[in-house]
Amino acid sequence: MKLSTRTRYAVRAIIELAHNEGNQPLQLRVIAKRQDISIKYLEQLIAVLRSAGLVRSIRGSKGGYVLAKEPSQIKLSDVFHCLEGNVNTAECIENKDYCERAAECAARQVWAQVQQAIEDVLQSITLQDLVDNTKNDKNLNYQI
Amino acid sequence: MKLSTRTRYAVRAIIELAHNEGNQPLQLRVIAKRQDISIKYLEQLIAVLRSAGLVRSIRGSKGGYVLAKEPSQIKLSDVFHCLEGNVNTAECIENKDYCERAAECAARQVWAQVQQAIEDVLQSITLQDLVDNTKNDKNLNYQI
DNA sequence: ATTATACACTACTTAAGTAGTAGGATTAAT
DNA sequence: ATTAATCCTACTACTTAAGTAGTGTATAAT
Repeated sequence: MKLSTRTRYAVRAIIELAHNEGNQPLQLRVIAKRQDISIKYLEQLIAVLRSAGLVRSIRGSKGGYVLAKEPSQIKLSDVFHCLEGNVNTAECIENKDYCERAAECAARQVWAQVQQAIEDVLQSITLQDLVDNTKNDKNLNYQI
Repeated sequence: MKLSTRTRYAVRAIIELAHNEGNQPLQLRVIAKRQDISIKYLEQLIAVLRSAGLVRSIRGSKGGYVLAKEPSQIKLSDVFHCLEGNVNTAECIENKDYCERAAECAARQVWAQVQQAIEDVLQSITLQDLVDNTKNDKNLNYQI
């Protein structure tokens, strides 16, 4: 029941972009250093965010990345979905034919509930929320 | 964010035992057949449940397994914990020193919330609940 | 005694997924 | 032209999951 490193890295990266909102594009080099993630790996992850329309790239010198929408319009579930696909605790939740016992399966109902609980949390949080939290908590000393 | 097959199998197995409550011990052979799990693999999983004190074994002919407590006293979180350890979405939740940014990390707060949501669901469901659900839904035609 | 069951341990295999690396092409500011 | 960035594709190493298989020992019902 672990979140993949992919997802965690990507979330940390997009949070950096949220913090940078309104400024010049932020380079991967900077994010990679701050978050201690290899640039090359980050490249791959951010490419996913890009094709999902969550971030926008500016190429060339002084280029980098910015959010494609306002932080308040990006939910964590969006980030999660483009990296891991749907939250899917078990095969039989999406595909009822996966198991012939699906209809009367007590276990399946549990997986569905767990899945929904995760979705609910992720949908309830926007990047703006996270930016606000950090500002309140630490008075902006986040970006050391 | 998938549940492991281990956990799902074990839950399905212990649900079988819950349904069998009050009757003679249920053999692995029977559970394996009903749930389409290899006996050998099931042996390994149920051994974990046994050493966690969730099920009790009766050896010898006509032996098998029964629940060690009443179905209403066994929460799904118990089953989950003995198979996967604590629900732990990210390393930094249990071990704050894992990352020096932990204190001010916005991402970490998210993982913690997700984790709590999962725990809440699993703690809220007992085996008795599942037995009741199935009985109501399908009028006991579960055990084909 | 025979049979059916749990119990214990070890070793092996196979497949899939995760995490990361590498090299080069493209684009834009200077 | 040079530099700093993204972009794209392929490759590799490692780990974990999910079994399978075997060989037995212990226990209890018949």
